[in-house]
Amino acid sequence: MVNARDVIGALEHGGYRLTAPRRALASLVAGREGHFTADDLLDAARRRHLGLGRATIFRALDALAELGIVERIDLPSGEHAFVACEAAHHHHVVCSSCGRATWASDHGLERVAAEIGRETGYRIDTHRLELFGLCAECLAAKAST
Amino acid sequence: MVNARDVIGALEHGGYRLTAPRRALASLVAGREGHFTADDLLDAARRRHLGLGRATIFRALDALAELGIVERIDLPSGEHAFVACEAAHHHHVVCSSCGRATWASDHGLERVAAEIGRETGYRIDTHRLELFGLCAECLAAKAST
DNA sequence: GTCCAGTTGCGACTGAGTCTCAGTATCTTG
DNA sequence: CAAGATACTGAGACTCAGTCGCAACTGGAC
Repeated sequence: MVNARDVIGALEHGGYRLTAPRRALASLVAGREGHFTADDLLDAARRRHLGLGRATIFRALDALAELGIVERIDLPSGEHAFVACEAAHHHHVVCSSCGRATWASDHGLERVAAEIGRETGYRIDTHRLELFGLCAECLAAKAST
Repeated sequence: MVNARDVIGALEHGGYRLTAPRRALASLVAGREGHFTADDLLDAARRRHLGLGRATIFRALDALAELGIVERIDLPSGEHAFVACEAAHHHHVVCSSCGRATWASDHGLERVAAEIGRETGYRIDTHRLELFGLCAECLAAKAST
């Protein structure tokens, strides 16, 4: 989770203009616990009568992804979604029940990647690890039924 | 890489009917080194005048994914692609230059996943690791220029 | 206040993937 | 081997995410 001020600050710092639509989007993105699709934001914007166009949302999301405020993830269903996150390298853990996304630090994955590089002869440049499962709350909720 | 006979055998074993379009698709999928999109197959089918419909290809690909003969991967560009592979659990290493895909065994990733589960409180059910880089050949080709 | 590049919203467009439906082919059973 | 049940197929219409082009607008530097 991230707050709107940080998003706006990052945009400003990244050389982007601070426009009304971007401020609006910052507040929509900020505070989201889970992953969201571009369409989720579009709906939310419509519901709040912010008057944001589809293209604007996609463009702003691109900018945020560029800045590392937001990251694209691919759900197991094949959908494209985003999560708001801090810029440092990390991995996403997504709850398949409630959609909440958490991020986790590296835990030796670099070493695994390096080893796979050695095994296959590839020079590994980037990697993506996405984990799916149940978050503690959903786990508890499920256990208590 | 996988051969057509295996693909056909798996379909038969999985309770699918062995139809001409599926045989044709098996031979298209078999022998591919790299990843391919549904559209690649559609093109290839058209070029060989196999007369396969778009829907048929998607359906057959779903069936193959179900059987684990083929696996969906998400390219960094956001495209959806497939790779033919063996069914055992493994990870994909994709060459960002020539598109070739190789698979690598686990190398302790299970442990990393378990540790991340512990850190975040999630019960991790599945994970996806995708690695991108340059394969040995592209690396050599690049070095010799 | 003025100006201009960066930005916006609109609507048309594209391309991947799905759905429907009538016709066809496969496998099973006798 | 014939016949029937039904899984499968191709065509094309459709949907939906994401992009593009463009005229109008606006933030912020001066």
